[in-house]
Amino acid sequence: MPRESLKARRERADAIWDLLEEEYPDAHCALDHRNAYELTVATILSAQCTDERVNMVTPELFRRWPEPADLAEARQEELEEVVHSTGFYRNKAKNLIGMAEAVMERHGGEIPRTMEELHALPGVGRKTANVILGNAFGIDEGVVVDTHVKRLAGRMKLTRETDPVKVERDLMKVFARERWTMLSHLLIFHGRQVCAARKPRCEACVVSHLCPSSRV
DNA sequence: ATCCCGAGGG
DNA sequence: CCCTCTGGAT
Repeated sequence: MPRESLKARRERADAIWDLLEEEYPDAHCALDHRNAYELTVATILSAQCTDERVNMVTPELFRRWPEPADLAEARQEELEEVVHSTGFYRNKAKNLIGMAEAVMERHGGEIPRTMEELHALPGVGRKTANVILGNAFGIDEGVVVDTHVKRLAGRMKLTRETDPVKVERDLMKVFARERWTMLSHLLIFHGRQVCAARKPRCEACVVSHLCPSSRV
């Protein structure tokens, strides 16, 4: 099977973009948040957990620890109880406190706005940093590659890679920068509603004719 | 048994 | 590259 050229892949990506944007005009970040601090907390909690579950625990978390200064002083055991249902609760509680401490010590209590500074915070990897930059600060620094984006990019053959960093590189090659943040939202919405992990509904998919994995 | 807006450590 | 951390939904 001949490898699709970059030009052909970009054109197919553009067509996919147009149809998904039309299908999900109000695709957005589904993690409830009012500011960069809240989004940072919510995104750290979102690892291997549904956003719906995260949104169940964050209201109490934000009520008890409204700002980085409060979270930096939190007792880990109390925080563990609040975030317990999101899974990985010991790591997440420890990282949240460590993140808040670092934000206080290194950034005067403000969530930083660069990939390098964000990535240096405990519990903040490239994916989480991209979420914060794109959704709290409006900076298209990269593409958020979560489990949905990875699965859909693979099925649509927009990449042959499985490592999230390499998947992101490939997506950055075929989509224009100003689309990077919204691209993740579109793929995540589509992944939830149509291109599900276990039972993809190809018959209901608006881009099935552009998808090499489609069975219809 | 598999999946969910992963990160850190070896 | 691999492994571990974890609960809840389906």
